[in-house]
Amino acid sequence: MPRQNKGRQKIEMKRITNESNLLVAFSKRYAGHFKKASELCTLCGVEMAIIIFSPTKKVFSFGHPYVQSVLDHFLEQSHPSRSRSRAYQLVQHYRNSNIQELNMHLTNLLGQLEAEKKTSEELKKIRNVRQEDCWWDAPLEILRVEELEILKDAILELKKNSERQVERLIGNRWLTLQQ
Amino acid sequence: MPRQNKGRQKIEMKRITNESNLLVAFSKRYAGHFKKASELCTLCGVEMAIIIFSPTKKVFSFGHPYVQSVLDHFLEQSHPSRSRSRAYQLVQHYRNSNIQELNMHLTNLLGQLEAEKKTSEELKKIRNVRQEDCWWDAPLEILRVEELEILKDAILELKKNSERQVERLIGNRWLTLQQ
DNA sequence: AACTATTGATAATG
DNA sequence: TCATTATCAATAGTT
Repeated sequence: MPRQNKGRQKIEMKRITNESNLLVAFSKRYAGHFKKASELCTLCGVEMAIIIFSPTKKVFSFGHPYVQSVLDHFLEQSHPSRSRSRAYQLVQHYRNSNIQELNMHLTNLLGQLEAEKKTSEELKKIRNVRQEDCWWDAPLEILRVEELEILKDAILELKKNSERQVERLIGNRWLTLQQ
Repeated sequence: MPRQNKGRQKIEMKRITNESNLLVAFSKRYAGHFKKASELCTLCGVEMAIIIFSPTKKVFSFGHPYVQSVLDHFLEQSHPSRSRSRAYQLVQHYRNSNIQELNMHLTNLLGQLEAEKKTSEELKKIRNVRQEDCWWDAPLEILRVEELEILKDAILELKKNSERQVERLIGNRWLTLQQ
């Protein structure tokens, strides 16, 4: 039986440059996304809403039971009394900005991850590191400033340490924090 | 290769009756859903927002670039009069939802790196060095502005670092927040 | 939480 | 855009 085509291939997780391909990918993926949403609602009985502005700026929305009801519910979750405090608003806005900025960086990191995965695949050969022995697995519920500074130092140390082993296989390292 | 279990089986598309199974299914599926959303945004550069009320009535949201901006945009078209009166509420709510969004990105990163988690043998050394430092066990409630600034810097370091590592074929290192 | 057998989603192709 | 299919990715059931 001759192979008729290459079938699905892995794609790099970055914006699709070819506009035509982008449109096709969007078309397929948003459909799949809404299907998944529908399944999630059916299986788990949750309320949810999705709003997407397509590459051509058309609006696609999904809601269970209704988009508007979910948005209403969502908006009611807020705390209007707090909004009266100007200071509170400013603090929230500032915090929000930082989170957003952070989030952008993290989105970038997510995109880079795909490319870097290849690099680390060879590392899989190294085995038998018990999770319990890994301090970086320890869940962190909350961070203090000083703790974050220590964390930063730890990261820099990791970096420094790893740079000595350019030619070697080195493991991944990451820290798990908890909100 | 002996068959160890039945693996994934097709399930009927109706509400899951067993509450425990439902919670597990929700947990898996909403995570997958947000990951897909993240991919859709990255690949196609679209704006989108997702709001889900979990079976336990906890709200999960995703937004690109921001939940707030997408909802504003959407509400502006569907209900122009509502948009302005609700904008301030959204700002308040977004603080919480965006942290979840951030967590989602990071959880995605964690998930994709999970397979490589046990390969970081080199870190044993670092662990030994820092074994006695248990600052990460201390519980905390929420990230403050200054803490986020420091965290952001740490992540930028990570990003910079990882870019170098790609060139040098070293490993990945990520900072992961978990809720 | 982790693992795998399967189902399900989708990139490449026609 | 629609159809096909080889592959990749998500996840149900299990441990």
